[in-house]
Amino acid sequence: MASIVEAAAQVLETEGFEGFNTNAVARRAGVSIGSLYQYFPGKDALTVALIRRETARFYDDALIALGKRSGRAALEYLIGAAVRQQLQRPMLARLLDIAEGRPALRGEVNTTAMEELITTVVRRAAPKHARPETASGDLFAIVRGMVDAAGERGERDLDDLERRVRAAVFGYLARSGAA
Amino acid sequence: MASIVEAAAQVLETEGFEGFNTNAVARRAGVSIGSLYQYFPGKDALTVALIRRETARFYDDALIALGKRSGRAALEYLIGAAVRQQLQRPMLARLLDIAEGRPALRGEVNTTAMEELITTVVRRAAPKHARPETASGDLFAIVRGMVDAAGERGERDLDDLERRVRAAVFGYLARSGAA
Amino acid sequence: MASIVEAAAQVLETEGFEGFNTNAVARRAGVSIGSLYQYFPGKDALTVALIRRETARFYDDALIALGKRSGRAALEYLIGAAVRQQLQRPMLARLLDIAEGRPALRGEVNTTAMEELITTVVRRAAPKHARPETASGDLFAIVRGMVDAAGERGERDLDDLERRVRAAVFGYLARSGAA
Amino acid sequence: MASIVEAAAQVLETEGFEGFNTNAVARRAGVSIGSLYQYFPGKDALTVALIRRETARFYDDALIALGKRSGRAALEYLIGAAVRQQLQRPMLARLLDIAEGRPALRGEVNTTAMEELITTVVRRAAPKHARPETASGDLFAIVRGMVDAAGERGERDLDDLERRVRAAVFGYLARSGAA
DNA sequence: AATGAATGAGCCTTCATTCAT
DNA sequence: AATGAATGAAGGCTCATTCAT
Repeated sequence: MASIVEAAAQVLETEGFEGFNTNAVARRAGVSIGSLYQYFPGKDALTVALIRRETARFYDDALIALGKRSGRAALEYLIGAAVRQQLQRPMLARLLDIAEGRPALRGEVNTTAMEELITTVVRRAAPKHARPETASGDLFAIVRGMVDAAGERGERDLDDLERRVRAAVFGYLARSGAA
Repeated sequence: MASIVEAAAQVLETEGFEGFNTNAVARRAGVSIGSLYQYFPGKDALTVALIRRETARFYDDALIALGKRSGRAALEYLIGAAVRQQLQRPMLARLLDIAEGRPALRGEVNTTAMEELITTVVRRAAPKHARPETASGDLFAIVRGMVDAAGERGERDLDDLERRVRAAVFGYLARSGAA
Repeated sequence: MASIVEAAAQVLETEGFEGFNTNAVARRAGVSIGSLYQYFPGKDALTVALIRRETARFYDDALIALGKRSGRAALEYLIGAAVRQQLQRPMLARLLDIAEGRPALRGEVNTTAMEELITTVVRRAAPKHARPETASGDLFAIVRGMVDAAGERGERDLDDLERRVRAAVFGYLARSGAA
Repeated sequence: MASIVEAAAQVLETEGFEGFNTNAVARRAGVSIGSLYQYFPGKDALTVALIRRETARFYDDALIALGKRSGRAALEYLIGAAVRQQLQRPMLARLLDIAEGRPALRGEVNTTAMEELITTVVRRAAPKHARPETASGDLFAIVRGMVDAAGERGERDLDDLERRVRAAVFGYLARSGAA
């Protein structure tokens, strides 16, 4: 199961959506196409599993962030985690961001828990913000947008990117929704 | 030609990438598949034409922005244009942003003119910024990310969104690359 | 008309059957596809016209051969003509030989006059041959086979090839159908 | 696999190049189009397989010919084999001879082994011939030309045809390249 | 007569999915 | 449970031919 999901990740990463087909994934995983369908009822299910796997990693990091003493530290930790993760396998991350938006998958990938978690962090980092839910959505979009673009450009300097993302995030928080 | 491109836009908008095939586009345009191929050598060419059409509209706006007296006004105008345009046909805009990233099309869609234009605006709005090219790339990614996400969520309040985008943009500029 | 046929010859020669389509021929001829269809009711008619044009050239040579004093000289002249002509535009000749065999064209290209003429020459060159019709068919096949193969190989030495073809022709005549 | 190739042979035989398409072959073979593509990566590969199947049969005969005591007997055996085989399915043989010449397939069908084998036989049958390679090429063309033409004409008398081919072959050898 | 945009049947090929073994 | 051959709907594209101008 896990090896199939990882195979899916690798195929997506190396071949893009063009080459992302069930037969290729099965081959890469070293299992038969029949076995793949034993574990996943269809291609979309496989994609969802992959998305969930990546999301889970970030979710864990977000939980750690919650443990930070200050709100600011929590948000900074979260940004660092996002940057690091997204840039670790930039192609994969970007492609999954796209896949996540497909209407067929929208219902399958539950983002609410994630969003609430981020909202919590935002709330703690900017307690006086008038619309923390909106802000958390915006911040998520900002980070994702910046990091995907950086990945596309082939940037490798994590620290620099992280600094810029922080500038955007805290700049946004400072200027939006001032109580 | 133009009607085929518009048909392509509509198909992409309503059916997504799944249903975006040349036969569907031809049908929607009310022409035969043969005619479509008389004007566009292939599916990708059609996609590129659509991307260029949308890009051109924004490019025109960017030129207007350059005419603004203050740098800040220019940047604000640009943000407004981006928000308005992207939210006019949100699904289409989002899908084209994705399509633009496809390796096969990367070479076809010349983004450099666009980028330079934005960089010019950024330079004027933040003359003391240490890395205007990087900043313009980041800002483009921020705006695109925020607006795409808003479109996905179904937001309709342009003014509110524009305010938030401004917060992010100017917040980023204020905190990054301070001379 | 003639220019369209020549255009057909050139397209066939340079692009092969793959690229031999009516639009390409019209383009090469510098006329519209509509005009092409004004002169030729269809693609096959165009092909037939081309075959006939090439056959006619050889037919003229065959008539000259008939004027030769000795039968042997007549046959030798004919061989020379065949070799020369076939090797002048080898690709075209080979392709036309193939096209000629297509069932759809078999009825359109009247070979009987040609065959009778050759039979006459053979009869004069080998008066004692028991089956001149069969012989002329065989000889035609031999010459065509040898010259097409030579063309395919890229042979350019006309004299050498002609010598070898003579050897085959006269060798065949000497050993077959001895009265 | 073999049944698909045989289906290809039959389609080619009965419908000619016109009707020789992968769907027709699959239908005739009683398999789905998908299965056909599981065994052959493309239409050309199927054609090549068919050519190779037919070539192999002749190659086997050529090996037998090599075992003959006298050179003359070997050559005669080879001629007989060629005549018999080519006239067994004349249409198929002719069409494959044509297909073999298609530029796209030239590289795929290795003829050198075959040619060397024939050259060996020729060398043994006419040890004093000055240019055995040229001669074997010519003889191959002669035989193919004669037998294809006979097939086209609908000849069925194998013995007669074989006699005439022998006349051409040995006549050619006697008169060309005398040491 | 000439033009060439328009047509659409039909071809090659892919790939998600099934099912007998 | 695993296998992988088989399936066939569907999509990209070509090109002979037509017909309004």
